Amino acid sequence: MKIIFAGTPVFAVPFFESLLSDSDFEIVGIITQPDKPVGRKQILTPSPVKESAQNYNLPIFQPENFQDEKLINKLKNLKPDLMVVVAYGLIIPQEVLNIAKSGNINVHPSLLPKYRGASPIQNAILSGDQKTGVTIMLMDEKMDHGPILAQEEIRLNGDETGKTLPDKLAKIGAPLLIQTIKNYLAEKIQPREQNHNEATFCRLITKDEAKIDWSKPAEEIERKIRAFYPWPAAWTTLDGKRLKIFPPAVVLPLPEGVALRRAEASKASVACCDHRSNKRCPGIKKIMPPGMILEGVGEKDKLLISCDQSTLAISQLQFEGKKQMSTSEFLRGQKDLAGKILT
RNA sequence: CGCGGGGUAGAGCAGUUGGCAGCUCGGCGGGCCCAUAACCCGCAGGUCGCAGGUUCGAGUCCUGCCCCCGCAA
Repeated sequence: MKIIFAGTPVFAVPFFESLLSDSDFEIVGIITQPDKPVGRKQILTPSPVKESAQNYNLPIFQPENFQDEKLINKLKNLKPDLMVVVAYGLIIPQEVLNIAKSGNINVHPSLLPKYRGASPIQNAILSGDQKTGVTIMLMDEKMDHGPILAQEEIRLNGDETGKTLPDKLAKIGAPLLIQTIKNYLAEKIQPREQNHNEATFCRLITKDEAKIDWSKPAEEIERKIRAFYPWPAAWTTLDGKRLKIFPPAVVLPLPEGVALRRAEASKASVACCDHRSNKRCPGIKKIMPPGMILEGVGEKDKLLISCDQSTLAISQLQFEGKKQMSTSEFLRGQKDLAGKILT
């Protein structure tokens, strides 16, 4: 069974390596995105799939597009039986999909028809879904639209991040892919058309949408912090400088006697509680705008930020120009944070 | 040479017109207390990123280099 594997990011690597290590399959070619400039120095960096594939001396193709006749002929000459596509990231035209005799199989990290498109994993977290999963499907001319061969669910605990969830999904997805291919080729599986009426779509993540709106409920912000970790990372600004917020963050109720004002308050006062001497403070009415830093309330070593009807306790962050650090470290070097507003 | 911030005690930071290297936390020792992460007293801990220059004198000014980080991609 000759296979062409198309994939790009870390998520695709376990699928590639599982296929490679199964003696029923022979990978005859890799298609992955071109090396991209990365980091401050814009160093050309190969995709994770390419990096893995280089260890096995396989032919690697990194086309900018598929307009190239020579490329298509080369792929044809590999005489693949099957093409497997996992998070390749570019649209593959029908002409290329016609090359493999037994068709093209795609792995998509969501329970299709939900979350077709570019950021299914992040969107499952953002929406606070109870479950998500992986789908193995046949490819057709539309994106994530083809008939389903197999699907496996996983339950979400509410602590998954944009880093851990792909790992989990790849871990169950890779064996599922292998088994599904075998069953499909043995004609043990009947492809099942998706219910297209229930389809939802998601776009590529941008840095803009990772910005935190503190007037939103803390639950929503907490999900954002997890979904966008490690990239692009949920962020806000403090004194005009960028502040990235990392998980874990914890939703806490508003301190007693504290009310939230939605509009920006000019004279917001801070709830008082001298926790150093463990004195309880009386339930004084305080009014604060969203995004205000509360100090001396509740959790030690955490930054409490007022959100809509609740607060968010932040424990890991990174200030512009600084390294990532815990809130307790951050607090040591920052003076008079209480009362400042994150925007 | 894309733009910008930074490197000072174990950690996070301050350090003014160049003039005894500091703060908070942590560590160690002691005290208070029914008790404590709270409070009090004390101690240790520094090649101020590296190299050179200016100066009576450089963490601070000048030159070169190394490293970390934000933006951008």
